[in-house]
Amino acid sequence: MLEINKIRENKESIISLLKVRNKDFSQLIQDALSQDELRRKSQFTLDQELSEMNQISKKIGELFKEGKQEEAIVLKNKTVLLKESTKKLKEQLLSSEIAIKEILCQIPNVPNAIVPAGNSEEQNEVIQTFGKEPNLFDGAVPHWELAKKYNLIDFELGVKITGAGFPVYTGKGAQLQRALINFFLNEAISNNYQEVIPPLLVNADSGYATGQLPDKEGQMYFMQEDQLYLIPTAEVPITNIFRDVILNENDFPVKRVGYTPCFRREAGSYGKDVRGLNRLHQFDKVEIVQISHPEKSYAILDEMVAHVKALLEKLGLPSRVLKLCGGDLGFTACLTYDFEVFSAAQDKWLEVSSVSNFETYQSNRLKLRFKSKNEKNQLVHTLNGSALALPRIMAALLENNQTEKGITIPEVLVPYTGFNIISNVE
RNA sequence: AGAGAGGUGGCCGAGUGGUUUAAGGCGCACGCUUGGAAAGCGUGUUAGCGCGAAAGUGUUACGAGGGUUCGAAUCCCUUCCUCUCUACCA
Repeated sequence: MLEINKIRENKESIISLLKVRNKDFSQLIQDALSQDELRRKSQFTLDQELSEMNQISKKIGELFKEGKQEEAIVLKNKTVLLKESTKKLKEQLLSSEIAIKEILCQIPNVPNAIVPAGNSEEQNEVIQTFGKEPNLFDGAVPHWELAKKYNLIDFELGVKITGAGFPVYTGKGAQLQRALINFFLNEAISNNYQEVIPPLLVNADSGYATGQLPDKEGQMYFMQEDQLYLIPTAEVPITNIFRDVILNENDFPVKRVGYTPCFRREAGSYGKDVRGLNRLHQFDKVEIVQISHPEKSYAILDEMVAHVKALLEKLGLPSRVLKLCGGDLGFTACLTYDFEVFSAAQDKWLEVSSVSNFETYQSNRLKLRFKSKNEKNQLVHTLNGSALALPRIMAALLENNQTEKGITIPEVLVPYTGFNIISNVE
């Protein structure tokens, strides 16, 4: 959520930066500002009247003590009108506060000035490409066929147990999956991230604080009975560790990493892109989260991008980095870099990571601040990124590393898997 | 899940309707004292919002939300959480 004070101070530049999202938010912003004016007026009058009330009450107490009942009663009568008036003012104050919040929830984060214009993913800007595309032998097949051939993933079994989008990993498929998770966690730990294992269900407060609610309500699985949401990403519970927290300046940088399964309803996304591991309802992901001093957040974003890049390089996957354009930028982000790996057998790019700076958009809701030495407490910047999402990495690994003899395991993973090839020979 | 006891500042802890302007203690910061330190003494030490150029000042918050009252940490209702015992279980 944007800060109303900042909107008041930088109205014009906020409106113009938001234009890159291909939508005009000037009306909403104007509405928020008028509500804000109303709010401040109400509060000013209310505070004055409450102050008067407090004084009268104090006096009544004193009069009773001195036994001056009659004078006290006169004063009591005087409060009747005041009381009515404060009640109305309180309602007005509350309703403008609610109105402001409602409006602010509809306004996405202000894109960074370097976010390119564009209204679809085609206009995302490729900023670097690395890794070598493999030369596959004749007869190379997509990962869903490999999964079947080598008994790595059983999609039909998942359908029986749960439904589409809930695959069962078996044998070496399961072992490879676990190896990847451990590899990603260890790489993060060696970059000074602290590991956490958070809850997989969160309450509505947490959903609101990181911005999944109300924006993506329909995308999360919801448990009616206990009013809990299954997490769509570890970002939610990990970032919410810091809800209502005031950090000290020397706590920075805060770096957390967590592996969790992620659950997404993916309502409305059916068709060609959902084949195999490309889009699932349940998938594994290792997520990195940083909480940063406002002045350092863009340097930290670069650091996180470098971290993700190194993972893909170590796995030897042909990849590229995109800077998302305004039309593809998430609701809560200022700047996002996506990583895609090239899936040779499908001949397409698959998104495996998204690294974003949210500046104060989340911390405003989280009420996550830090004590700075001489100034007033101020909001921190939050950032997060996938490092990495498993299914498409698995897909790309299987497809790109297939040989006539079997699927070779990247060297860095061998200590984790305990085998260096998946073949049918055994 | 059933019964009971609780939830007060950074921490401990007093407070059952009116100087609570939240006692007292611990911790922390600064100052005095000292050759230096400790002790001692003094001062300060929550957050949000509003008004103000600033100094400052008003208001709100005692788990959360409602209610009673001129006035609520204190009384009433709802709800969340913690602890103890019982039950169940991994």
